[in-house]
Amino acid sequence: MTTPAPTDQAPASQGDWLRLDQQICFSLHAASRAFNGVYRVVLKDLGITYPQYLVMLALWEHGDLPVKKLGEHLRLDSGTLSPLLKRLEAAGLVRRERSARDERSVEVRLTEQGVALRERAVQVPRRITASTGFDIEEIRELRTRLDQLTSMLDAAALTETPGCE
Amino acid sequence: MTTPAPTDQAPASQGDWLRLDQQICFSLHAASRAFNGVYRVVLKDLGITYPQYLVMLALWEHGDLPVKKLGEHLRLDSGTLSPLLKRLEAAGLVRRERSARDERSVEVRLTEQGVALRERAVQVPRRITASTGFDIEEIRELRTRLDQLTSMLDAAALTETPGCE
DNA sequence: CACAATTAAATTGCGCACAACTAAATGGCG
DNA sequence: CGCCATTTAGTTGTGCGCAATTTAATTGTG
Repeated sequence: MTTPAPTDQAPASQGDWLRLDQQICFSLHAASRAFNGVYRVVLKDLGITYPQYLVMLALWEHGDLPVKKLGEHLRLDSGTLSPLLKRLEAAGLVRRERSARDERSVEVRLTEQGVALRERAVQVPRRITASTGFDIEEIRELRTRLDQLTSMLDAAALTETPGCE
Repeated sequence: MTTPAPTDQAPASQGDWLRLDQQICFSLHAASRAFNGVYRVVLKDLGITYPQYLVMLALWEHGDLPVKKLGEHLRLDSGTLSPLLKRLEAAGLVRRERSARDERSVEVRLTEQGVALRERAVQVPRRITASTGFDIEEIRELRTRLDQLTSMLDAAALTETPGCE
């Protein structure tokens, strides 16, 4: 009775909506995990995880950064970064040092090993890109779409926050 | 063409590659988390998480399912599903029953409460869709792209498995 | 100067994802 | 029939993501 049974090109019953929705949210969820899986394989050589790789990319690009700035680049908070950075430190790739100027702040610095790892990481993008089967242009387009989606969703999360309606 | 460097303008140094890579993988990572964040807000009313919502969608659409089938629909293994289903059971939304026919299998069944929750869930897709700011067609296109990406990555993960290169 | 508000990290707690392993039931094959 | 490989769930351990809280340093204000 409440069961869907779409009448031809019917005006989307409630059941249809739930099915459509599953496809949308599920697709992104699955894609993200699939991507993660390929990175896991490729990064195994380097001995780091995918989120750790993102941190290293940020450091290679911008140089030493305080945890705060790192979090802004990656959209991650200290709850996620603190333990992750400890693991990178244990692996000998970074050091964490309290800033002398502002004792609240912790500077994340690449060690020599961390800098050296970059040489072995340069092969990663090509392997990943090859895995997608997409060409540069397709990837660029998808990225643009996703960034657009992210900024929309971030904005929506603010207005949707409980108590703000 | 081992190196698909766009020689026409930017020579794409190794640094450029890493920067590009950061943008690509980061975009997907960020989009996935942003999506998750909006779902977290919207699903708070229903008292379930995003992955739990995916399980409920599968059950609403296909009816009772063994854990195995559920995992195939969602691409999740028992390591993820077992504790998740326990929480759904504790919330009174599903029951888990050993199949009489095959004692290895566990049937996941919707409770009355689980069925009833569907009525309150039908509003979710519209709220999510509104949050994206995309129209139906844009979403469909993005979904297609993501599904394509996922199947490519899944295939690649198999051939990239350690020991296969 | 004293004191409240703000800021930066870290910590705690919960849930998800996944690899690796265990336990139990089933099916096949000699 | 008896034994072994396979199948299905569950368990364990590690790491990520995030909300909420805590601690310490800094800033702002009277």
